[in-house]
Amino acid sequence: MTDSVHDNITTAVQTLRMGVDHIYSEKELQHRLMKASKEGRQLRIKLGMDPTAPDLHLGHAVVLRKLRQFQDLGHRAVLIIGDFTAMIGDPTGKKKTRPVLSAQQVEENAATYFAQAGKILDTSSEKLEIRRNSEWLAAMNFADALRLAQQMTVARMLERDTFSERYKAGEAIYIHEFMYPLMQGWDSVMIKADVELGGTDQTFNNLVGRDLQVGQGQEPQIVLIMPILCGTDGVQKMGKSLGNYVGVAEPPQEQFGKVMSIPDSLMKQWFELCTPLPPAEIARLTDGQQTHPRQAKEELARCIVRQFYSDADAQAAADDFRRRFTEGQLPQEIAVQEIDPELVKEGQVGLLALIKAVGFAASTSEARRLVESGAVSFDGKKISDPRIQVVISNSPILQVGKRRVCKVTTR
RNA sequence: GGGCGUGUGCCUGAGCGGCCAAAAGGGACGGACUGUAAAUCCGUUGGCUUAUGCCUACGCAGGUUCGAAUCCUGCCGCGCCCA
Repeated sequence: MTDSVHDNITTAVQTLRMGVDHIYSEKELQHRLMKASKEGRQLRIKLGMDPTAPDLHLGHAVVLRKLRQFQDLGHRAVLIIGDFTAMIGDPTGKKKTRPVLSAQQVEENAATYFAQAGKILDTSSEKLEIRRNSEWLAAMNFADALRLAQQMTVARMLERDTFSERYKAGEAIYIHEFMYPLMQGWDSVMIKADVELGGTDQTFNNLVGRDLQVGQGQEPQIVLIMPILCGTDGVQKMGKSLGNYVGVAEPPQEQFGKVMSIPDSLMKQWFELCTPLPPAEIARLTDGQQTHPRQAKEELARCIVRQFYSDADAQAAADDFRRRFTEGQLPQEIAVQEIDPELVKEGQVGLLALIKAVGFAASTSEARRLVESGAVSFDGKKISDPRIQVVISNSPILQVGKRRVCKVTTR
């Protein structure tokens, strides 16, 4: 009997280890799993979320998928909304101070977050607990904060990459930024976390949580660090502000297309971190001898779309992609854009104004450049004269570049 | 609090008082070639309904000049050193 429990734990650890960058420590994880199993209790798996950036992308999904694995093994995800820290506003590394969020904004962002995270997580109440750190942080007074600060030294703080790099680079570091790891670590104490998940950039913060827990006589949380997913550019980490992300809530075609545009060199990592495929299968797909890279990438794109939508949606996205970019045809369904009738004079519209009106260019000048560089076709004909006037009848098709297409009508 | 330095377009980073809408690189976008890959090549990269034109821009506010991103004054931000 105990043998089978042991086997189960071993299997669990193997699953949980997949795709992970580092575990502090694996042995502790094994012990904790064992202990929980004996006591018949769920482990509490902590993950913090920043309510300033509610749009989730594949990078977030990496961590959420790992959290889901814990849930599937019977454990309880404890999501922490960092509403307290967000309301203070954090100038970290930014030129502009972050806008301070109102309580209402925080809640709206959190709602968006959960709507998207729900595509990945098990949202049943026994598997998911949601907490706001204002619950305990807002109640602390200055003396409490000082006691917390006593548990950390400046030297240790400066060990942290982001701080030491900024310090060397001569950038400003504000005192209150030193409080962030402490606040985050205190969250672990307050919710009695058994495990905390995070990306490599969170390593320091999460380890601080361990120290604080020990200081409070708790068993230190196990820290499970996931690699940072590289963005579609193949160079920088995936991030919204860098424009190199695939959004969880984006339409299937968008997701599919973006995945198809990643460098080949990135495929392996994405397979490992963004799909449930077993290692052997990934090896087969990423071996250029056995699988053509394009074929593999299509499989990758399907896998990813399927997770957020359905098999059928993934298939449709693949078909659409093939049709548009491999065969160079127009998509099956073309979005219809209505334009303001005010723009139409004597039945005609300036082409540049039209491009701007449907949102294919931010300004008339940009529209002009696009036309002059031969990127625009209207009603199936390429147009290179920016001064031209066009007639809107029978919903003509306007195309800018390879990706931007729409049918135009007047209201 | 004092001294020195610094602040340029999406980013990095040049910039002699006029030739600066501002070098160069990156990124981004468009085009060619492709597998919306990589590599390579070409073009574009402040706004304005058509422009040898106008407007807005070089931290902010003033000033000196026929003329300022470039000089002066004050303020603000950032850094370093001293206290």
